Amino acid sequence: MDEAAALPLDVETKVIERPSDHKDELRLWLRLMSCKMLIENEIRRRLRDNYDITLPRFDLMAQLDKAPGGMKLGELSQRLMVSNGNITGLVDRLVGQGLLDRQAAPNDRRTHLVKLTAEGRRTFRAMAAAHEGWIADLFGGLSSSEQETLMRLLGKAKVSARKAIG
Amino acid sequence: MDEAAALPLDVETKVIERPSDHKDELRLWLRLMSCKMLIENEIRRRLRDNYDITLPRFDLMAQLDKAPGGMKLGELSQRLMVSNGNITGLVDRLVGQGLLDRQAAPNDRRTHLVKLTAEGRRTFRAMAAAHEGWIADLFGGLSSSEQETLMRLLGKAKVSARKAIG
DNA sequence: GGGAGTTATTTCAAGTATAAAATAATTCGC
DNA sequence: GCGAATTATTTTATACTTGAAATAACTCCC
Repeated sequence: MDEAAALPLDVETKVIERPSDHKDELRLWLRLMSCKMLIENEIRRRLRDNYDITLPRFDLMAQLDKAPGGMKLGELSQRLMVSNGNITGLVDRLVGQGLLDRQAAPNDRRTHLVKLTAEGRRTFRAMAAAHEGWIADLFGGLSSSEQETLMRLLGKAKVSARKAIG
Repeated sequence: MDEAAALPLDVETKVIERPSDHKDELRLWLRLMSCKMLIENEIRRRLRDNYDITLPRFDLMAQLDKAPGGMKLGELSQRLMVSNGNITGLVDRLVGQGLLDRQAAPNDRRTHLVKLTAEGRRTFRAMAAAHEGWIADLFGGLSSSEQETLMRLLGKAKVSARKAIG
C-alpha cells in the first residue's frame, strides 16, 4: 500500500514506526455492538409497550420455556451469561409476579429448581410468538443465504473468542 | 421440503397448520447476542484487571478521543445508543476521576461540552492500544475475507433493522 | 418582545448488573 | 465419619441503565 511504502525502510525501527494495525477488527467489533444495540433497544421498547415486560425477564422465561422440568439457578446464569446474583434478583421478581415457581431440589438442598407457572407459560408463549415475528421483521432485509453466512461467521467468531479466552 | 410435503394440503387450514416459521432469524439473533456477551464479558474483565476501569466508561472515553473539540452530552447519548440520564451519571463519575472536563457551551447555556483532560487522554490512549490488541486477538480465528464479509452483513442487518423500525 | 413549542440536560424511582464475600450443603479422601 | 475442598446460591455494595417527569434555555412566530 502507498502508506506503507512512504514509511522509512529501516528494519530496526519499522515495528515502532508502524505497529501492527488492528483497526479492522476494532471496527468489526464496534459494528457488532451497534447492530446489537439497534435491535435490542427496539425489542425492549416493543416488549414494554405491548406486554409491559422487560427484556431480561423475557430472556429468562425463554430459557425456562425450553426446560419443562425446570432449571437450576446456576444453569440459568450460565446460559444467559450473567452473574449468579443477577439471576437471584430476576427470579425473585418473576416469582413475585406469579410467572415463576421456585422449589427446592429433592436430592440437593443447595439447589433450587425454577420453572414457569401455568400462567407464566401461557404469558410467555404469547409474547414469544410476537417476538419471533419482530426479529424476523428486523432481519428481513437479509436473504436466507446471507442469514446462513452470518450465522456461520458468528459461530466462527465465537469459536475464535473462546479459544483466545482459553 | 419433506416436512412441508407431509402436511395436509387443505389450503383453508394451511396457514393455521403451518404458520410462517421464523426460527432461523431467531437463532441468528440469539447467536449474535451470545457472541457479543462472550467477547464483552472478557473485555470487561481485562479492563478491570489491567486498568481498573469499567466498559461503559471506556466506551465513553473512546467517543471523546475521536472528538478533540469535545462533545455535547446528547451527542454522546446518540452515539453510544443509551439514554440521556445514563450519560449524565457516567460523565459525573469520570469528571470526579479527573479524566473528563465539563464546560458550559459559549453560545447555548443549555448545552455542556465534555472533553478528555490531558490525563484522561493519556490514560485512554494506553488502554485503547491494549484494547485494540485484545479485540484483534479475539477475532483472530477469522480470515480477513471472513471479517470483511461479517462486516458487510452486519452493516446490511443494521440497514434492514433501521428500515423495519422506520 | 412575549408566549408557545422545542431542545438539552438533570433528576428520580425502579430495575438490571457486577464482583466479592458470606452462607450453606455436598463430595471426597482418608 | 471427619475435615478439607468444592459447589450452589444469596447477600452486599456499587455501578449502570432505563423511562418518565422536571428544569431550564432556546427559537420562532405573530
